[in-house]
Amino acid sequence: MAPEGQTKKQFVLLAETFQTLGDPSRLRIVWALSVKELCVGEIATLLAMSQPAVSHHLRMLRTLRLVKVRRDGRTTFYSLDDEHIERLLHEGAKHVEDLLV
Amino acid sequence: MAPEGQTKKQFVLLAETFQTLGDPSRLRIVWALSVKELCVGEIATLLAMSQPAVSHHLRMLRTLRLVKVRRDGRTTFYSLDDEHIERLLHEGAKHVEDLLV
DNA sequence: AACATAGATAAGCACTTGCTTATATGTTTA
DNA sequence: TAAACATATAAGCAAGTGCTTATCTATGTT
Repeated sequence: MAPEGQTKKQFVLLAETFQTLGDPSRLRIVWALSVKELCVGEIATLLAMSQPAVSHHLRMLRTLRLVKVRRDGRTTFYSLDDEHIERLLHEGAKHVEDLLV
Repeated sequence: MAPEGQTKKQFVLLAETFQTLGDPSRLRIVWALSVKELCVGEIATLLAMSQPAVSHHLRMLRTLRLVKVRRDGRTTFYSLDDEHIERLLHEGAKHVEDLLV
């Protein structure tokens, strides 16, 4: 877990993970999913984004396993993949809180 | 701290924070600084990057207060700004570890 | 089977980003 | 004060990114 212990592959994945969370649209999606599971259409409506844009972002989030999928008929539900993601958000939020004090 | 409690400004800052950590070069710099305080030249040598590139990235890291500065004569030392940054890295690293299992 | 619905993918464009080269600022030493 | 050293900044370019419009796939309904 120490920096020295990171393999190159882990390192690249970590950068990609942060990069993926670093886009405002994707962060809003992840935020929304941290509240509850949502389907594509709900996300698009809720965040006032086009459906293709949402799908596009969800694909990236899926690729890095930040979100997971559950299919029910022709509806596809998304939720956060694991508890690390939520902790990552909150750890980041704490840092940002400090910035504004 | 819940998503609903985030102001717009906090939200934007959070996205910028992740985005800043999402660049491989900057992540390498932050990684290195999580081991120990380093000056600009040391970082450039250690990571085989040009001095202007390192300065450029450090400026961004400074802007988001991910790193802090200490000047000693004509040498400028950088280190992680607070303990949140280190936790953010480690939380991310844990997620990535899970990806590779 | 034909149609409707939910979502995924593709192509193309406007915009952003990170790097390099060149130069400027600021601090120490001769 | 002039020269040397450490770092910061600026301009410009190549590459990457996110959005839109258009289309495709898959599941469900009649």
